[in-house]
Amino acid sequence: MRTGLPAHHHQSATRSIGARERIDRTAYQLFSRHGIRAIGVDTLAARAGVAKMTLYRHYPSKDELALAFLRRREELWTRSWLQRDAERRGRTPGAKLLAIFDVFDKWFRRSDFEGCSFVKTLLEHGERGHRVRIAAVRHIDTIRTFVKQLAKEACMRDPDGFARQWQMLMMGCIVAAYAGDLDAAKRAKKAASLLLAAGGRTGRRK
Amino acid sequence: MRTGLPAHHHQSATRSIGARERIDRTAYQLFSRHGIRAIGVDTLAARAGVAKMTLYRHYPSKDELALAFLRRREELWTRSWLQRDAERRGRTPGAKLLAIFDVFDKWFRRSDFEGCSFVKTLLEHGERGHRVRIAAVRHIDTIRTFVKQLAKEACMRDPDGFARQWQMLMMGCIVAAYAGDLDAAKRAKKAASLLLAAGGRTGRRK
DNA sequence: GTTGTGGTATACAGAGCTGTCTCGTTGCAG
DNA sequence: CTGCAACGAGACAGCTCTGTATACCACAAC
Repeated sequence: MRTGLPAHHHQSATRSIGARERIDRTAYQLFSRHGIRAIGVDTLAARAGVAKMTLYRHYPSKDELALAFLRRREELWTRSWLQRDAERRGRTPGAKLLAIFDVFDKWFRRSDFEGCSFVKTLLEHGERGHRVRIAAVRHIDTIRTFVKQLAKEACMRDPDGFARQWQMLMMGCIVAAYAGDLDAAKRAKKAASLLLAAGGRTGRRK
Repeated sequence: MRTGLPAHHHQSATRSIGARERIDRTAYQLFSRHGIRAIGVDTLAARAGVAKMTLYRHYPSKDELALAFLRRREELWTRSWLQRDAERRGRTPGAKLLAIFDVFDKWFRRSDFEGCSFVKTLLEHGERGHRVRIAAVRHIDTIRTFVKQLAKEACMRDPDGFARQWQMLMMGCIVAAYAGDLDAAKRAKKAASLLLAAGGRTGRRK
């Protein structure tokens, strides 16, 4: 039946890790590289070495899989990579903020540079109320929350406004890099340092 | 035959304006609103009140239609709207540059704000060598050329570097607005004014 | 062994996609 | 009037997409 005793649950969960992890990993690779719309479930299942039915047993729809992908992207890209590396590189909050663009600079030069999955997903799903679109916006908000926190630590006036400006530079330079400008991060960092130097004076002026 | 005398050519061109214009206008509406991938040729032909065969007689493939759309977008959006309005609003080159964000501010508040078709198309077509992607990049370059020209008139050092930074703010704030920040243009303008005030000093420093 | 469970393989439905083909109609030019 | 070019309507081919249904296999628990 569907009761699922805790013991059984644990066992079955342990057993199913193999297939599920392969699905998640493959979804991450393909979705981040080519976008969600561009990859069909057949392709994904084949590349994961998994039957399509197995995929649909773990995720009831492709949208659900897309949401799981975005969560994984936040885990691996936002937190474990961008946030971690930026905080490791900089000592002061201001230095950590600027270090974001150093991390980006290395990213843009990777041969497998794939752009920002959250922005890509946001633009891909145009319908206003779509769950995947909403999730993408939320993940973008998460990144800004991180920036805002550093802005607070740097004692900025209006950390929210500052974070929004900072994120515009982040997203703008990612798009510029995607359009071919390999030095986008360096240029953005220069512009960002102006923002940083202007401190709180930019924010609350009506 | 396929000879097509000049006289006939002119006449037939005149005659075909009706259908072709309806196709172009409808493609502009639907592609700019929903993206190219999201609109099928059946939908487009139906909405244009045109037979599908008529569409394929004017454009041999959907890609060709997409390229025509991007050209029209440059004509209507880049030149006749953004460029025109920005130059009308500002007197000095610097004021014209800043006016871009005033124009954006009004744009973001329109209920039918649709985002930047060039960026959307760029992210939609991931394949590196695709003609549509290349065209999108070229149209983005065109916008930057306009900014660069104003930067030159404003006697900036390194107008190219300045224009690239400026465009990052432009694209970044469009994405931010697309993600829901209605004040994105105002915030970007503040950041941009810092860039402008910093003048050439930002550019050529190695 | 029996039973349940996760996984595989495959076929399938129903829709949408691009692009083609045919035939009929309209309307203008010579 | 004749002929031709543009257009309309619709069927169709061939593919891909999401999602489902069915039958089979391997293995572990009892």
